Amino acid sequence: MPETPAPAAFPEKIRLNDLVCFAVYSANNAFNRFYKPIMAELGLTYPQFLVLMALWEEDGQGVGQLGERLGLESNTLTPLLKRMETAGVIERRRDKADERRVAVQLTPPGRDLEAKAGALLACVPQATGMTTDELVELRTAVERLRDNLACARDGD
Amino acid sequence: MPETPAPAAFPEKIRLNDLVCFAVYSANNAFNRFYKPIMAELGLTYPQFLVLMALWEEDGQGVGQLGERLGLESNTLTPLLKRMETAGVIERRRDKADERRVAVQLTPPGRDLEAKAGALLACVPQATGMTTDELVELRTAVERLRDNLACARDGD
DNA sequence: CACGATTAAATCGTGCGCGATATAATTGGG
DNA sequence: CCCAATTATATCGCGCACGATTTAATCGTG
Repeated sequence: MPETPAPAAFPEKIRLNDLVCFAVYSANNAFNRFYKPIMAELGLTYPQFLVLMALWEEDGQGVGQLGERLGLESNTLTPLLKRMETAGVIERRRDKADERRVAVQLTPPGRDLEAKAGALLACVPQATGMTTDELVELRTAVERLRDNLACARDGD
Repeated sequence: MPETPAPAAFPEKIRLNDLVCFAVYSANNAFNRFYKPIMAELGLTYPQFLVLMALWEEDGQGVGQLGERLGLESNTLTPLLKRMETAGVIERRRDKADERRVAVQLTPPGRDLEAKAGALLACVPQATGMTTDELVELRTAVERLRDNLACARDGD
């Protein structure tokens, strides 16, 4: 009589709570919900805020550079940037040297939001209930996960 | 002459890459992109797959229970479930005892997807480039972050 | 210089995710 | 028993996110 199949080798049914992807998915939703009222005070959405973050680091980036920075395509960014232009926080202008490119420039109101945002976001670390060290470690791990997934999807 | 202001005490400008929320946001997008072709083979979207996961654990859940499980509201779930019903993987039926409730039942095709999904998702841990222990640790930390954000948003 | 190939944005359609609201069924206090 | 309050879904509108395609400008090779 052969050995009974090792229970440990028998693949447990995978549950929702075992999936890293679900943890990330639901944490992202939780961040969105947490940020929504804060962003509303700035007259922004959360993705629009991320675009502004990128522009506060380097103004005048093209749509493609922003997409590279944020991991988004022009089909997402173009309408988003148009809404931000309507809201008066950025301006979009064609590059004179290369008319294919569109440079995104902060307006003075767009620049002024940086200080306000800094003040409003000061509460976030507290809300995470984690120490600074834990947050750095977590962020580093999530970035590694993200980058590995991205390059596994492309050519390894 | 006074000391030069301590550089360490001077609050560095916060950069996109310092934000945990951006790491989570971009990792979630990366998961979506990674899963998309896999889910396409199952005829599903990623959120639809998460609903099926919940139903494979417990069939016949109501819309509200599913929402609780996934962290979603009826305004997200109702149209999503209708698409899944059209796709033939679930059925929705009003509860006889309480006509307000809608129970979500797996169809045989919906049940059969569990095995296929298991096979197709076997490649995921490899793609993350992390060890099992690292993934467990990461998932636990992300869940803690998510839960803390959720309860900070409600009544602390 | 010409013209196909490449590059950069924009457009289109679909599916979430959610705030606000509506609809319908059940419950509970007088 | 009745009707206001509560509960469970559903509806509506908006803003992402993205695959597929289009438009327009630039580049490269002959």
